[in-house]
Amino acid sequence: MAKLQGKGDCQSCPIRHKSIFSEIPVEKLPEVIGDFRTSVITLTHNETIYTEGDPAKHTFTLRKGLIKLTKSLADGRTQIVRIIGHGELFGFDGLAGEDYNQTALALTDCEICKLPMKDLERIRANNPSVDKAMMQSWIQSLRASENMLLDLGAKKAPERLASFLLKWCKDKEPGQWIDLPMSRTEIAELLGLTVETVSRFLSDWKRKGFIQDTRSTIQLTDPEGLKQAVCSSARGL
Amino acid sequence: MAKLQGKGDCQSCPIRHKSIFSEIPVEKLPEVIGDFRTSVITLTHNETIYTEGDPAKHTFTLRKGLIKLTKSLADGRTQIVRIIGHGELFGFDGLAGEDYNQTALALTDCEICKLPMKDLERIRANNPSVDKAMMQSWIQSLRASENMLLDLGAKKAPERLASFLLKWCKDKEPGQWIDLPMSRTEIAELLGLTVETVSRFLSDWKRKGFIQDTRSTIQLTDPEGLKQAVCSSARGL
DNA sequence: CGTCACATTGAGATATGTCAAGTGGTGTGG
DNA sequence: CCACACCACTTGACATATCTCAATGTGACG
Repeated sequence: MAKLQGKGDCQSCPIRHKSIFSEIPVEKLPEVIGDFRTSVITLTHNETIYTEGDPAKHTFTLRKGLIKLTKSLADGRTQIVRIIGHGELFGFDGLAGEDYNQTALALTDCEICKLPMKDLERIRANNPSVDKAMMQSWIQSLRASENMLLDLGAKKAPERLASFLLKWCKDKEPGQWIDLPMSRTEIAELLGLTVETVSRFLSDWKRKGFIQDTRSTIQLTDPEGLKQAVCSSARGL
Repeated sequence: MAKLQGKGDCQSCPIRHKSIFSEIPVEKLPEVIGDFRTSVITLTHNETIYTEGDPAKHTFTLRKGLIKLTKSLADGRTQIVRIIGHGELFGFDGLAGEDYNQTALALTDCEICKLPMKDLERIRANNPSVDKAMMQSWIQSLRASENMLLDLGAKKAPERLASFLLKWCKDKEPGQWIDLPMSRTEIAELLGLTVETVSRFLSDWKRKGFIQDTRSTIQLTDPEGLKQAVCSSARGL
Protein backbone atom coordinates (compact mmCIF):
# COMPACT_ATOMS: atom_id res chain seq x y z
CA MET A 1 0.00 0.00 0.00
CA ALA A 2 1.19 3.51 -0.77
CA LYS A 3 2.77 4.81 2.36
CA LEU A 4 3.66 8.30 3.41
CA GLN A 5 7.20 8.08 4.53
CA GLY A 6 7.40 11.56 5.92
CA LYS A 7 8.12 15.08 4.96
CA GLY A 8 10.63 15.24 2.18
CA ASP A 9 14.06 16.37 3.22
CA CYS A 10 15.23 18.06 0.07
CA GLN A 11 18.65 18.83 1.40
CA SER A 12 19.55 15.21 1.76
CA CYS A 13 17.57 13.99 -1.21
CA PRO A 14 19.67 11.38 -2.99
CA ILE A 15 18.59 12.51 -6.44
CA ARG A 16 18.59 16.22 -5.85
CA HIS A 17 21.35 16.74 -8.40
CA LYS A 18 19.06 15.27 -11.04
CA SER A 19 15.95 17.11 -9.93
CA ILE A 20 14.53 20.46 -10.91
CA PHE A 21 16.28 21.93 -7.85
CA SER A 22 19.70 20.78 -8.90
CA GLU A 23 21.05 24.26 -9.58
CA ILE A 24 20.08 25.63 -6.22
CA PRO A 25 22.95 25.54 -3.72
CA VAL A 26 22.19 23.34 -0.76
CA GLU A 27 22.46 26.18 1.70
CA LYS A 28 19.87 28.20 -0.17
CA LEU A 29 17.38 25.39 -0.36
CA PRO A 30 15.44 26.15 2.82
CA GLU A 31 14.97 29.73 1.78
CA VAL A 32 13.90 28.87 -1.75
CA ILE A 33 11.64 26.05 -0.86
CA GLY A 34 10.22 27.71 2.21
CA ASP A 35 7.17 26.03 3.62
CA PHE A 36 6.82 23.93 0.54
CA ARG A 37 5.19 20.75 1.75
CA THR A 38 6.73 17.94 -0.16
CA SER A 39 6.07 14.46 1.03
CA VAL A 40 7.91 11.31 0.22
CA ILE A 41 5.80 8.30 -0.60
CA THR A 42 6.79 4.68 -0.84
CA LEU A 43 5.01 2.40 -3.26
CA THR A 44 5.21 -1.24 -4.15
CA HIS A 45 4.94 -2.86 -7.54
CA ASN A 46 1.80 -1.96 -9.47
CA GLU A 47 0.44 0.58 -7.04
CA THR A 48 -1.33 3.54 -8.56
CA ILE A 49 -0.01 7.05 -8.09
CA TYR A 50 -2.75 8.78 -10.02
CA THR A 51 -5.32 7.90 -12.61
CA GLU A 52 -6.08 9.38 -16.01
CA GLY A 53 -8.79 11.97 -15.61
CA ASP A 54 -8.07 12.79 -11.97
CA PRO A 55 -7.65 16.48 -11.16
CA ALA A 56 -3.92 17.11 -11.28
CA LYS A 57 -3.10 18.68 -7.96
CA HIS A 58 0.43 17.37 -7.62
CA THR A 59 3.53 16.93 -9.63
CA PHE A 60 6.00 14.19 -8.80
CA THR A 61 9.67 13.49 -8.89
CA LEU A 62 10.83 9.91 -8.87
CA ARG A 63 13.47 9.27 -6.24
CA LYS A 64 13.86 5.54 -6.52
CA GLY A 65 12.53 2.82 -8.79
CA LEU A 66 10.66 3.02 -12.06
CA ILE A 67 7.21 4.31 -12.98
CA LYS A 68 5.09 3.58 -16.02
CA LEU A 69 2.62 6.07 -17.45
CA THR A 70 -0.24 4.35 -19.23
CA LYS A 71 -3.38 5.12 -21.16
CA SER A 72 -6.20 2.68 -21.79
CA LEU A 73 -9.13 2.17 -24.10
CA ALA A 74 -12.61 1.35 -22.92
CA ASP A 75 -12.16 -2.35 -23.61
CA GLY A 76 -9.02 -2.59 -21.52
CA ARG A 77 -6.32 -2.45 -24.17
CA THR A 78 -3.48 -0.57 -22.54
CA GLN A 79 -0.59 1.42 -23.87
CA ILE A 80 2.43 2.44 -21.84
CA VAL A 81 3.19 5.95 -23.04
CA ARG A 82 6.36 6.55 -21.06
CA ILE A 83 8.70 5.01 -18.54
CA ILE A 84 9.88 7.36 -15.85
CA GLY A 85 13.34 6.93 -14.41
CA HIS A 86 15.49 8.36 -11.70
CA GLY A 87 15.04 12.04 -10.98
CA GLU A 88 12.45 12.58 -13.66
CA LEU A 89 9.46 14.84 -13.26
CA PHE A 90 5.99 13.57 -14.11
CA GLY A 91 2.33 14.34 -13.65
CA PHE A 92 2.54 18.00 -14.56
CA ASP A 93 -0.65 18.31 -16.60
CA GLY A 94 -2.01 20.48 -13.82
CA LEU A 95 0.33 23.28 -14.79
CA ALA A 96 -1.75 23.67 -17.93
CA GLY A 97 -4.93 23.49 -15.93
CA GLU A 98 -5.70 20.01 -17.16
CA ASP A 99 -6.49 16.73 -15.48
CA TYR A 100 -3.92 13.96 -15.60
CA ASN A 101 -3.74 12.61 -19.10
CA GLN A 102 -2.30 9.25 -18.09
CA THR A 103 -2.31 6.78 -15.25
CA ALA A 104 0.89 6.43 -13.25
CA LEU A 105 1.81 3.04 -11.81
CA ALA A 106 4.84 1.77 -9.96
CA LEU A 107 6.80 -0.56 -12.19
CA THR A 108 9.03 -1.52 -9.28
CA ASP A 109 9.01 -0.56 -5.65
CA CYS A 110 9.35 3.18 -5.67
CA GLU A 111 9.96 6.25 -3.68
CA ILE A 112 8.42 9.40 -5.03
CA CYS A 113 8.41 13.00 -3.94
CA LYS A 114 5.02 14.65 -4.15
CA LEU A 115 5.00 18.35 -4.93
CA PRO A 116 1.81 20.41 -4.51
CA MET A 117 1.12 22.21 -7.75
CA LYS A 118 0.51 25.63 -6.25
CA ASP A 119 3.73 25.76 -4.30
CA LEU A 120 5.64 24.48 -7.26
CA GLU A 121 4.16 27.18 -9.47
CA ARG A 122 5.34 29.80 -7.03
CA ILE A 123 8.84 28.41 -6.74
CA ARG A 124 9.15 28.13 -10.48
CA ALA A 125 8.08 31.74 -10.93
CA ASN A 126 10.76 32.91 -8.53
CA ASN A 127 13.62 30.68 -9.54
CA PRO A 128 14.86 30.77 -13.08
CA SER A 129 16.92 27.65 -12.55
CA VAL A 130 13.87 25.67 -11.49
CA ASP A 131 11.92 27.08 -14.38
CA LYS A 132 14.63 26.11 -16.79
CA ALA A 133 14.89 22.61 -15.43
CA MET A 134 11.15 22.11 -15.70
CA MET A 135 11.09 23.41 -19.22
CA GLN A 136 13.82 20.98 -20.16
CA SER A 137 11.89 18.21 -18.57
CA TRP A 138 8.81 18.99 -20.67
CA ILE A 139 10.69 19.32 -23.88
CA GLN A 140 12.56 16.09 -23.24
CA SER A 141 9.31 14.32 -22.49
CA LEU A 142 7.90 15.57 -25.74
CA ARG A 143 10.96 14.50 -27.69
CA ALA A 144 10.78 11.06 -26.16
CA SER A 145 7.13 10.80 -27.16
CA GLU A 146 7.90 11.87 -30.68
CA ASN A 147 10.59 9.24 -30.93
CA MET A 148 8.18 6.66 -29.66
CA LEU A 149 5.61 7.76 -32.24
CA LEU A 150 8.12 7.01 -34.95
CA ASP A 151 8.71 3.56 -33.48
CA LEU A 152 5.05 2.70 -33.17
CA GLY A 153 3.99 4.18 -36.47
CA ALA A 154 6.80 3.19 -38.76
CA LYS A 155 8.70 0.24 -37.32
CA LYS A 156 7.86 -3.43 -37.38
CA ALA A 157 7.81 -5.68 -34.36
CA PRO A 158 11.45 -6.81 -34.31
CA GLU A 159 12.68 -3.30 -34.99
CA ARG A 160 10.65 -1.88 -32.15
CA LEU A 161 11.83 -4.52 -29.75
CA ALA A 162 15.45 -4.18 -30.76
CA SER A 163 15.33 -0.38 -30.54
CA PHE A 164 13.87 -0.72 -27.10
CA LEU A 165 16.55 -3.09 -25.88
CA LEU A 166 19.35 -1.06 -27.38
CA LYS A 167 18.00 2.13 -25.84
CA TRP A 168 17.52 0.43 -22.51
CA CYS A 169 21.06 -0.87 -22.45
CA LYS A 170 22.64 2.19 -23.95
CA ASP A 171 25.54 3.57 -21.91
CA LYS A 172 26.19 0.19 -20.37
CA GLU A 173 28.95 -2.05 -21.50
CA PRO A 174 27.96 -4.97 -23.69
CA GLY A 175 28.19 -8.25 -21.89
CA GLN A 176 26.94 -6.79 -18.66
CA TRP A 177 23.80 -7.90 -16.86
CA ILE A 178 21.30 -5.09 -16.79
CA ASP A 179 18.11 -4.84 -14.77
CA LEU A 180 14.97 -4.95 -16.84
CA PRO A 181 12.20 -4.93 -14.29
CA MET A 182 9.34 -5.22 -16.77
CA SER A 183 7.26 -8.25 -17.54
CA ARG A 184 6.95 -9.41 -21.14
CA THR A 185 3.40 -8.11 -20.99
CA GLU A 186 4.63 -4.68 -20.04
CA ILE A 187 7.21 -4.66 -22.80
CA ALA A 188 4.42 -5.60 -25.18
CA GLU A 189 2.20 -2.80 -23.87
CA LEU A 190 5.00 -0.34 -24.39
CA LEU A 191 5.70 -1.44 -27.95
CA GLY A 192 2.15 -2.02 -29.13
CA LEU A 193 2.67 -5.77 -29.54
CA THR A 194 1.46 -8.94 -27.87
CA VAL A 195 3.33 -10.90 -25.22
CA GLU A 196 3.72 -13.79 -27.62
CA THR A 197 5.38 -11.69 -30.27
CA VAL A 198 7.81 -10.23 -27.74
CA SER A 199 8.60 -13.64 -26.37
CA ARG A 200 9.18 -15.15 -29.79
CA PHE A 201 11.70 -12.56 -30.89
CA LEU A 202 13.57 -12.65 -27.61
CA SER A 203 13.82 -16.42 -27.85
CA ASP A 204 14.98 -16.18 -31.40
CA TRP A 205 17.70 -13.70 -30.51
CA LYS A 206 18.75 -15.80 -27.55
CA ARG A 207 19.18 -18.79 -29.85
CA LYS A 208 21.23 -16.66 -32.20
CA GLY A 209 23.44 -15.45 -29.37
CA PHE A 210 22.60 -11.76 -29.51
CA ILE A 211 21.19 -11.60 -26.02
CA GLN A 212 20.88 -13.51 -22.79
CA ASP A 213 18.28 -13.00 -20.14
CA THR A 214 16.79 -14.07 -16.88
CA ARG A 215 13.41 -13.13 -15.62
CA SER A 216 14.29 -9.55 -14.87
CA THR A 217 17.73 -8.88 -16.26
CA ILE A 218 19.14 -8.85 -19.71
CA GLN A 219 22.53 -8.87 -21.34
CA LEU A 220 23.31 -7.74 -24.84
CA THR A 221 26.06 -10.13 -25.77
CA ASP A 222 26.19 -8.89 -29.34
CA PRO A 223 24.47 -5.53 -29.85
CA GLU A 224 25.96 -5.08 -33.30
CA GLY A 225 24.73 -8.44 -34.44
CA LEU A 226 21.30 -7.59 -33.15
CA LYS A 227 21.22 -4.30 -35.03
CA GLN A 228 22.26 -5.96 -38.26
CA ALA A 229 19.86 -8.85 -37.92
CA VAL A 230 17.00 -6.48 -37.42
CA CYS A 231 17.89 -4.08 -40.21
CA SER A 232 18.28 -6.85 -42.74
CA SER A 233 15.10 -8.45 -41.50
CA ALA A 234 13.36 -5.32 -42.66
CA ARG A 235 13.33 -7.16 -45.96
CA GLY A 236 14.11 -10.80 -45.35
CA LEU A 237 13.52 -13.22 -42.45
CA MET B 1 9.99 28.97 -52.59
CA ALA B 2 9.97 30.13 -48.99
CA LYS B 3 9.67 33.85 -49.11
CA LEU B 4 10.34 36.47 -46.52
CA GLN B 5 7.26 38.59 -46.51
CA GLY B 6 8.60 41.25 -44.23
CA LYS B 7 9.04 42.12 -40.62
CA GLY B 8 6.18 40.74 -38.58
CA ASP B 9 3.71 43.31 -37.45
CA CYS B 10 2.56 41.76 -34.20
CA GLN B 11 0.01 44.42 -33.50
CA SER B 12 -2.01 43.57 -36.55
CA CYS B 13 -1.28 39.85 -36.51
CA PRO B 14 -4.48 38.04 -37.36
CA ILE B 15 -3.83 35.23 -34.91
CA ARG B 16 -2.38 37.25 -32.08
CA HIS B 17 -5.25 36.29 -29.80
CA LYS B 18 -4.28 32.64 -30.20
CA SER B 19 -0.55 33.23 -29.89
CA ILE B 20 1.71 33.27 -26.88
CA PHE B 21 1.34 37.06 -26.82
CA SER B 22 -2.43 36.93 -26.53
CA GLU B 23 -2.56 38.26 -22.96
CA ILE B 24 -0.49 41.29 -23.69
CA PRO B 25 -2.60 44.38 -24.39
CA VAL B 26 -2.09 45.72 -27.90
CA GLU B 27 -0.80 49.04 -26.67
CA LYS B 28 1.89 47.37 -24.59
CA LEU B 29 3.14 45.16 -27.39
CA PRO B 30 5.84 47.48 -28.73
CA GLU B 31 7.31 47.88 -25.29
CA VAL B 32 7.24 44.18 -24.50
CA ILE B 33 8.52 42.98 -27.78
CA GLY B 34 11.02 45.77 -28.24
CA ASP B 35 13.49 45.16 -31.01
CA PHE B 36 12.44 41.58 -31.30
CA ARG B 37 13.03 40.70 -34.90
CA THR B 38 10.24 38.48 -36.01
CA SER B 39 9.84 37.81 -39.65
CA VAL B 40 6.86 36.50 -41.51
CA ILE B 41 7.52 33.84 -44.08
CA THR B 42 5.28 32.51 -46.78
CA LEU B 43 5.56 28.92 -47.89
CA THR B 44 3.89 26.75 -50.46
CA HIS B 45 2.82 23.15 -50.19
CA ASN B 46 5.58 20.76 -49.15
CA GLU B 47 8.26 23.35 -48.51
CA THR B 48 10.59 22.64 -45.65
CA ILE B 49 10.75 24.94 -42.66
CA TYR B 50 13.44 23.05 -40.83
CA THR B 51 14.90 19.58 -40.81
CA GLU B 52 15.41 17.06 -38.06
CA GLY B 53 18.88 17.50 -36.64
CA ASP B 54 19.30 21.14 -37.63
CA PRO B 55 20.41 23.48 -34.85
CA ALA B 56 17.23 24.97 -33.46
CA LYS B 57 17.76 28.69 -33.60
CA HIS B 58 14.16 29.71 -34.13
CA THR B 59 10.74 28.95 -32.83
CA PHE B 60 7.69 29.41 -35.03
CA THR B 61 4.08 30.35 -34.79
CA LEU B 62 1.75 29.33 -37.54
CA ARG B 63 -0.31 32.22 -38.84
CA LYS B 64 -2.06 30.61 -41.74
CA GLY B 65 -2.31 27.11 -43.18
CA LEU B 66 -1.25 23.76 -41.78
CA ILE B 67 2.14 22.29 -40.98
CA LYS B 68 3.18 18.68 -40.54
CA LEU B 69 5.99 17.62 -38.26
CA THR B 70 7.59 14.41 -39.42
CA LYS B 71 10.32 11.97 -38.50
CA SER B 72 11.87 9.43 -40.82
CA LEU B 73 13.84 6.24 -40.73
CA ALA B 74 16.97 5.65 -42.76
CA ASP B 75 15.08 3.70 -45.42
CA GLY B 76 12.60 6.50 -45.98
CA ARG B 77 9.63 5.31 -43.97
CA THR B 78 8.07 8.46 -42.59
CA GLN B 79 5.85 9.18 -39.64
CA ILE B 80 3.93 12.39 -39.16
CA VAL B 81 4.23 13.08 -35.45
CA ARG B 82 2.00 16.11 -35.25
CA ILE B 83 -0.14 18.44 -37.31
CA ILE B 84 0.21 22.08 -36.42
CA GLY B 85 -2.80 24.35 -36.76
CA HIS B 86 -3.63 27.98 -36.46
CA GLY B 87 -1.78 29.95 -33.80
CA GLU B 88 0.20 26.97 -32.58
CA LEU B 89 3.81 27.18 -31.52
CA PHE B 90 6.34 24.69 -32.89
CA GLY B 91 10.03 24.08 -33.26
CA PHE B 92 10.97 24.89 -29.70
CA ASP B 93 13.55 22.18 -29.10
CA GLY B 94 16.15 24.89 -28.95
CA LEU B 95 14.83 26.06 -25.62
CA ALA B 96 16.18 22.84 -24.16
CA GLY B 97 19.44 23.33 -25.99
CA GLU B 98 18.63 20.58 -28.46
CA ASP B 99 18.53 20.37 -32.23
CA TYR B 100 15.19 20.05 -33.95
CA ASN B 101 13.77 16.63 -33.29
CA GLN B 102 11.47 16.62 -36.31
CA THR B 103 11.21 17.98 -39.80
CA ALA B 104 8.60 20.67 -40.42
CA LEU B 105 6.87 20.83 -43.78
CA ALA B 106 4.04 22.95 -45.11
CA LEU B 107 0.95 20.82 -45.57
CA THR B 108 -0.79 23.69 -47.33
CA ASP B 109 0.36 27.12 -48.34
CA CYS B 110 1.39 28.73 -45.10
CA GLU B 111 2.35 31.88 -43.38
CA ILE B 112 4.59 31.48 -40.39
CA CYS B 113 6.11 33.86 -37.91
CA LYS B 114 9.75 33.15 -37.15
CA LEU B 115 10.94 34.01 -33.65
CA PRO B 116 14.64 34.05 -32.82
CA MET B 117 15.23 31.83 -29.84
CA LYS B 118 17.33 34.26 -27.87
CA ASP B 119 14.86 37.11 -28.02
CA LEU B 120 12.04 34.77 -27.22
CA GLU B 121 13.86 33.49 -24.16
CA ARG B 122 14.24 37.02 -22.92
CA ILE B 123 10.64 37.95 -23.49
CA ARG B 124 9.45 34.81 -21.79
CA ALA B 125 11.61 35.52 -18.77
CA ASN B 126 10.11 38.98 -18.40
CA ASN B 127 6.49 38.23 -19.16
CA PRO B 128 4.63 35.73 -17.07
CA SER B 129 1.76 35.63 -19.51
CA VAL B 130 4.05 34.66 -22.34
CA ASP B 131 5.71 32.10 -20.15
CA LYS B 132 2.40 30.63 -19.18
CA ALA B 133 1.19 30.44 -22.75
CA MET B 134 4.36 28.68 -23.82
CA MET B 135 4.13 26.22 -20.99
CA GLN B 136 0.57 25.42 -21.97
CA SER B 137 1.66 24.94 -25.52
CA TRP B 138 4.30 22.40 -24.47
CA ILE B 139 2.03 20.51 -22.20
CA GLN B 140 -0.70 20.39 -24.83
CA SER B 141 1.79 19.14 -27.39
CA LEU B 142 2.83 16.41 -25.02
CA ARG B 143 -0.75 15.44 -24.29
CA ALA B 144 -1.50 15.25 -27.99
CA SER B 145 1.53 13.01 -28.48
CA GLU B 146 0.45 10.75 -25.66
CA ASN B 147 -3.00 10.43 -27.17
CA MET B 148 -1.45 9.58 -30.48
CA LEU B 149 0.72 6.95 -28.82
CA LEU B 150 -2.41 5.27 -27.57
CA ASP B 151 -3.87 5.32 -31.06
CA LEU B 152 -0.79 3.91 -32.72
CA GLY B 153 -0.01 1.37 -30.05
CA ALA B 154 -3.41 0.05 -29.15
CA LYS B 155 -5.89 0.74 -31.94
CA LYS B 156 -6.46 -1.12 -35.16
CA ALA B 157 -6.55 0.48 -38.58
CA PRO B 158 -10.26 1.36 -38.78
CA GLU B 159 -10.27 2.67 -35.23
CA ARG B 160 -7.30 4.91 -35.90
CA LEU B 161 -8.81 6.26 -39.06
CA ALA B 162 -12.21 6.86 -37.49
CA SER B 163 -10.68 8.55 -34.44
CA PHE B 164 -8.73 10.76 -36.75
CA LEU B 165 -11.76 11.79 -38.79
CA LEU B 166 -13.91 12.37 -35.74
CA LYS B 167 -11.20 14.45 -34.11
CA TRP B 168 -10.65 16.40 -37.30
CA CYS B 169 -14.33 17.20 -37.67
CA LYS B 170 -15.00 17.75 -34.00
CA ASP B 171 -16.68 21.09 -33.26
CA LYS B 172 -18.15 21.24 -36.74
CA GLU B 173 -21.72 20.35 -37.46
CA PRO B 174 -22.31 16.97 -39.02
CA GLY B 175 -23.34 17.23 -42.62
CA GLN B 176 -20.96 20.07 -43.27
CA TRP B 177 -18.14 19.98 -45.76
CA ILE B 178 -14.83 20.28 -43.97
CA ASP B 179 -11.41 20.94 -45.45
CA LEU B 180 -9.04 18.03 -45.19
CA PRO B 181 -5.96 19.19 -47.03
CA MET B 182 -4.01 15.97 -46.67
CA SER B 183 -3.37 13.33 -49.29
CA ARG B 184 -4.25 9.73 -48.53
CA THR B 185 -0.54 9.11 -48.26
CA GLU B 186 -0.23 11.76 -45.56
CA ILE B 187 -3.17 10.38 -43.63
CA ALA B 188 -1.49 7.01 -43.82
CA GLU B 189 1.81 8.44 -42.60
CA LEU B 190 0.04 10.02 -39.67
CA LEU B 191 -1.76 6.83 -38.67
CA GLY B 192 1.01 4.34 -39.32
CA LEU B 193 -0.87 2.65 -42.15
CA THR B 194 -0.55 2.32 -45.91
CA VAL B 195 -2.38 4.41 -48.48
CA GLU B 196 -4.31 1.38 -49.63
CA THR B 197 -5.64 0.59 -46.19
CA VAL B 198 -6.77 4.17 -45.70
CA SER B 199 -8.42 4.22 -49.09
CA ARG B 200 -10.22 0.94 -48.52
CA PHE B 201 -11.82 1.96 -45.26
CA LEU B 202 -12.84 5.35 -46.58
CA SER B 203 -14.46 3.70 -49.59
CA ASP B 204 -16.20 1.23 -47.35
CA TRP B 205 -17.60 3.99 -45.16
CA LYS B 206 -18.66 5.97 -48.16
CA ARG B 207 -20.62 2.99 -49.44
CA LYS B 208 -22.24 2.62 -46.03
CA GLY B 209 -23.21 6.28 -45.96
CA PHE B 210 -21.13 7.36 -42.97
CA ILE B 211 -19.04 9.85 -44.88
CA GLN B 212 -18.76 11.66 -48.17
CA ASP B 213 -15.63 13.16 -49.61
CA THR B 214 -13.95 14.92 -52.44
CA ARG B 215 -10.27 15.13 -53.02
CA SER B 216 -9.63 17.55 -50.19
CA THR B 217 -12.83 17.90 -48.22
CA ILE B 218 -14.85 15.53 -46.15
CA GLN B 219 -18.28 15.38 -44.63
CA LEU B 220 -19.34 13.17 -41.77
CA THR B 221 -22.89 12.42 -42.73
CA ASP B 222 -23.34 9.97 -39.87
CA PRO B 223 -20.68 10.28 -37.18
CA GLU B 224 -22.63 8.12 -34.76
CA GLY B 225 -22.97 5.34 -37.28
CA LEU B 226 -19.25 5.53 -37.92
CA LYS B 227 -18.42 5.27 -34.24
CA GLN B 228 -20.66 2.27 -33.80
CA ALA B 229 -19.43 0.51 -36.89
CA VAL B 230 -15.86 0.86 -35.75
CA CYS B 231 -16.45 -0.15 -32.15
CA SER B 232 -18.33 -3.27 -33.11
CA SER B 233 -15.73 -4.06 -35.70
CA ALA B 234 -13.31 -4.39 -32.84
CA ARG B 235 -14.68 -7.92 -32.72
CA GLY B 236 -16.67 -8.63 -35.85
CA LEU B 237 -16.74 -6.92 -39.27
C1' DC C 1 -7.85 16.48 -75.04
C1' DG C 2 -3.90 14.28 -72.99
C1' DT C 3 -1.01 13.87 -69.14
C1' DC C 4 0.13 13.26 -64.56
C1' DA C 5 -0.30 12.59 -59.94
C1' DC C 6 -3.26 10.69 -56.88
C1' DA C 7 -6.79 7.45 -55.57
C1' DT C 8 -9.18 3.10 -55.87
C1' DT C 9 -9.62 -1.77 -56.27
C1' DG C 10 -8.16 -6.56 -56.51
C1' DA C 11 -5.45 -10.69 -55.57
C1' DG C 12 -2.09 -12.70 -53.07
C1' DA C 13 1.66 -12.71 -49.39
C1' DT C 14 2.96 -12.26 -44.72
C1' DA C 15 3.63 -10.35 -40.17
C1' DT C 16 1.45 -10.43 -36.19
C1' DG C 17 -2.44 -11.66 -33.42
C1' DT C 18 -5.25 -15.38 -31.29
C1' DC C 19 -6.04 -19.43 -28.88
C1' DA C 20 -4.42 -23.36 -26.56
C1' DA C 21 -1.11 -26.27 -24.51
C1' DG C 22 3.16 -26.96 -22.12
C1' DT C 23 7.27 -25.43 -19.28
C1' DG C 24 9.62 -23.68 -15.46
C1' DG C 25 10.64 -20.83 -11.66
C1' DT C 26 9.14 -18.92 -7.23
C1' DG C 27 6.88 -18.80 -3.12
C1' DT C 28 3.73 -21.07 0.25
C1' DG C 29 2.04 -24.32 3.30
C1' DG C 30 2.38 -28.73 5.09
C1' DC D 1 12.71 -29.16 3.40
C1' DC D 2 9.76 -30.86 0.04
C1' DA D 3 5.62 -30.70 -2.80
C1' DC D 4 2.37 -28.28 -4.77
C1' DA D 5 0.16 -24.47 -6.93
C1' DC D 6 0.43 -20.43 -9.34
C1' DC D 7 1.96 -17.25 -12.54
C1' DA D 8 4.80 -15.65 -16.10
C1' DC D 9 6.81 -17.16 -19.94
C1' DT D 10 7.44 -20.07 -24.07
C1' DT D 11 6.07 -22.60 -28.02
C1' DG D 12 3.00 -24.25 -31.59
C1' DA D 13 -0.72 -24.20 -34.91
C1' DC D 14 -3.83 -21.49 -36.99
C1' DA D 15 -6.53 -17.15 -38.25
C1' DT D 16 -6.58 -12.74 -40.10
C1' DA D 17 -5.57 -7.82 -40.49
C1' DT D 18 -2.76 -5.29 -43.01
C1' DC D 19 0.79 -4.83 -46.41
C1' DT D 20 2.55 -5.53 -51.13
C1' DC D 21 2.38 -5.41 -55.80
C1' DA D 22 -0.03 -4.57 -59.90
C1' DA D 23 -3.79 -2.89 -62.62
C1' DT D 24 -7.23 0.41 -63.37
C1' DG D 25 -9.82 4.68 -62.56
C1' DT D 26 -10.30 9.75 -62.02
C1' DG D 27 -9.91 14.52 -61.41
C1' DA D 28 -6.93 18.72 -62.11
C1' DC D 29 -4.34 21.29 -65.15
C1' DG D 30 -1.91 22.65 -69.07
